[in-house]
Amino acid sequence: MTDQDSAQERVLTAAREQFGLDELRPGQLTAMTALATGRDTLAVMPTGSGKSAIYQVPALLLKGPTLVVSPLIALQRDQVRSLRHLEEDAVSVNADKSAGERNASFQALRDGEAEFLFCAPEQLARPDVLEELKATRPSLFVVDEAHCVSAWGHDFRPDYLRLDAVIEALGHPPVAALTATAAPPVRAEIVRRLGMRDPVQIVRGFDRPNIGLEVRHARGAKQTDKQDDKQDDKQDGVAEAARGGGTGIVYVATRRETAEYAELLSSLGLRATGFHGGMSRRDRERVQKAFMTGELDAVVATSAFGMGIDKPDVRYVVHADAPGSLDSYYQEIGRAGRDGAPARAVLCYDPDDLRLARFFTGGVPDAGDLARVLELVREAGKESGQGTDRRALAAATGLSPRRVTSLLNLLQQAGAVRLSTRAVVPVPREESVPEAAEEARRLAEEHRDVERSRIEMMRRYAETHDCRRVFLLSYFGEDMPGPCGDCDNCRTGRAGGEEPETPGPFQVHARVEHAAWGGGEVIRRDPDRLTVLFDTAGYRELALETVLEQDILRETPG
DNA sequence: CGTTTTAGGGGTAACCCTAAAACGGTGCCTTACT
Repeated sequence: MTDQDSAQERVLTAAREQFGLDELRPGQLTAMTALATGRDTLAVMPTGSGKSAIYQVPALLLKGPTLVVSPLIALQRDQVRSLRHLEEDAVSVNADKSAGERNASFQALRDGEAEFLFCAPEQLARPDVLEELKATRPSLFVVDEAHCVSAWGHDFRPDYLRLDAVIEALGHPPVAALTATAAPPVRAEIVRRLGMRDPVQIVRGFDRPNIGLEVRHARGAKQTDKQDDKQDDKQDGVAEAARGGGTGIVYVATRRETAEYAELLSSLGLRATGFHGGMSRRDRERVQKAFMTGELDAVVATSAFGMGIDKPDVRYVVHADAPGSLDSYYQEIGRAGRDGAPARAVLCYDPDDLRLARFFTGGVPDAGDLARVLELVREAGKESGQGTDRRALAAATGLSPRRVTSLLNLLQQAGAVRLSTRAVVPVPREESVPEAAEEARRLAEEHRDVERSRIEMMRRYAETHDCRRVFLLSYFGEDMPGPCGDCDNCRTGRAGGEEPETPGPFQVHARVEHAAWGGGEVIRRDPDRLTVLFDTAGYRELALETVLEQDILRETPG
């Protein structure tokens, strides 16, 4: 019997005896065994496929507590509760807890009385917390909802980008990164940012065949037009989907719209209410609970609503505004039909809506600001050898803390500074300040272009005449044997049945090399164009004719 | 970047115009005040 086999046996026994899992789903055993034998593991699996068990079973096999990084305190609370229900002791640490509670939690972990600790990445950035955790000698480091690393780390919740330093400081225990949705570039970023070593990657089951995909082209009346009683196609679209019956979620882009559409649905006699991040925690919890218990027919929400929402019988998800990427879109519609019964995903699409998404990607910072920050970091490094921190830099430059954070992230990427959880120290280099600042600015430009390319893919999805499911799955790197026959394009015959495969180079999955954009992979091949996912330049479309006539794209082996 | 809100000018009462400013999403946390 090999080590691998015996590890599998131990995993199966623990799953059965401790968690009552007589059977494991595909992928679960592979992921659990990988972790139990000390391998870093990235698992991309749909909600409801037993993602939590993936780390919980190996956690019991590895000596030492398990650290679970989770983005929301509400999620942490749910997880702690469900583990305690299984009679496993779990604790969580956050800013709302008293010093006494925190000490008791760390004590319990040290003494082996608690196996699991849940916290947000911000806690791990605190030097005192890190010291406490080192003393507990954790044996497993879990990043739940790992797509947050890529989606939130860059500026919104930068401590996600410092987790690699935390993992190192803890002696690099096996790392588990778990998420329900991650396209190939997001997976690559998670692996890179967390400093995962030769990770086992398990990706499965993106297709949700019971969710019917539809796009409704609809102009939204502008605020100023509404008083003139202009026709609002979007309102019709949302109303039509909501009247279809069952519980649903309506996604909108702004807080204001949550109230507007909630009012619209109420006027139709539906029990609907708004939800957004600006509401008090209490109100949010109230809405969430009412939704879960079926006291509401619909919640009209910004993207704040959804993580941790696992209601089986959501019958429709309507988007009154398109989100900024198919990654977000798929995550949001994935909340429909978890019971396996038919559900609808309706996108009310107005190309103008993507402008807001574009704004949210932010601009490219000024090279001067980057240079100023780097200058200060270098000076502080010379004087104290201790470096400086974000707060001091914000005070010295007059820039907002958030701005400073985003500048520092870029400078780090450019190799000019080193960021641990708190301290910022310069990396000794020959390069002048302006040169390094320029490099950082260039990286920001690259990042912005990638974000824009993701918005363009959202546009392409909405505007395609082909099978939407094929389009969506190819975005996530998955193949479908043919059109689904069930999306709006297939039903209306627009998708045109099976496309004969056009012969020639640059077939789907071919590795290619572009003169300006570097290496990439063909993810879609239409009769007239190629869609390529470039390693650093994001999603790009190239006219097939141009590609074949001019020598701008080369197929490479591998 | 585009839309919406606010401020200011004109000329003297109420309002209409224009220009400038503010706003648009996601949640940890901290800290000063009730």
